[in-house]
Amino acid sequence: MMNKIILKEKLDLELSLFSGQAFRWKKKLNWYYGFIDNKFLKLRIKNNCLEYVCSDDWVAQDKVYDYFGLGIKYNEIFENFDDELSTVAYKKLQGMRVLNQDPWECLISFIISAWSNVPKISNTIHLLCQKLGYKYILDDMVGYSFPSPIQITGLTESEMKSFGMGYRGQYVLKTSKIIEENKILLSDFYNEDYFDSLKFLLTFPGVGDKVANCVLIYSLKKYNAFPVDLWVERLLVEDYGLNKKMSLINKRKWGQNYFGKYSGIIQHYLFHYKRKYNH
DNA sequence: GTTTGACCTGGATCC
DNA sequence: CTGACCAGGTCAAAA
Repeated sequence: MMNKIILKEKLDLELSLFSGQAFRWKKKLNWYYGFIDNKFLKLRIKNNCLEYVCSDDWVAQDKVYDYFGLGIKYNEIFENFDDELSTVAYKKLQGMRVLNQDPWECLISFIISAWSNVPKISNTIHLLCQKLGYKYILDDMVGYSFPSPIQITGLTESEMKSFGMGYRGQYVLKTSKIIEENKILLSDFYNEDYFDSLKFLLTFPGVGDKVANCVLIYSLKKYNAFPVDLWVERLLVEDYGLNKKMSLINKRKWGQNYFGKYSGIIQHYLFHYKRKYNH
């Protein structure tokens, strides 16, 4: 059964799903296959509507709506912020949305992402899901749900290495154990402010300032989170005149202060623009 | 508070 | 074809 969501603002699935915030969407014949609410489905844009078809499990419309953050008006954010480069990036990448992913999957994914690259990250996550996840089939595509903390704690370090995690395997294992043993629900942090959430995330092994800020902006709706990776750092130094010597934390704080309440969303546009058009 | 180097690993680049 | 090198960070050590 086909579901439709009428779009009020432009949505570009290619840009939203393949701009380095999510790692396991697959495109086939104009459909994008992947997981929302950890259930397998496919999506496409047609006639100003977002259409989707679920596999075995039904995904409610508001979950899909929320995944793409469709309640946030990007027009207003960028119109109200007078900055040349941001305006250019916005026009060039219009329709790219900052996603609201599952926080648990997001946390593990970005721990794995440390000092790596997108194809490798995707592959590692895929192997992990294939090993432990629930198998879904839709058309001729197969999808595996993202494993729970207790499932991951059942793995050995050598199994982690066989997925290509390298030294990040022990971080993933330890973080899963902490979450499992303390019955932590990351979704509780929807109700906490940015600073408290950040402080808590930093207690997990393998989570530094960059990874924590990724989890906050790409899953926990902290729109002023501001991950400073290599690309954003270059951007701040080359295009905004920051001193290269400034610490990463201070660069992050500068960004949050300069770009404001929605600095995380603006950051994602600038980050992607820098990577794509302006190395 | 900063700076430095080790850390897994697959793939691109350059001899 | 081998080997150093790099890539969307984190952590621990530093007389």
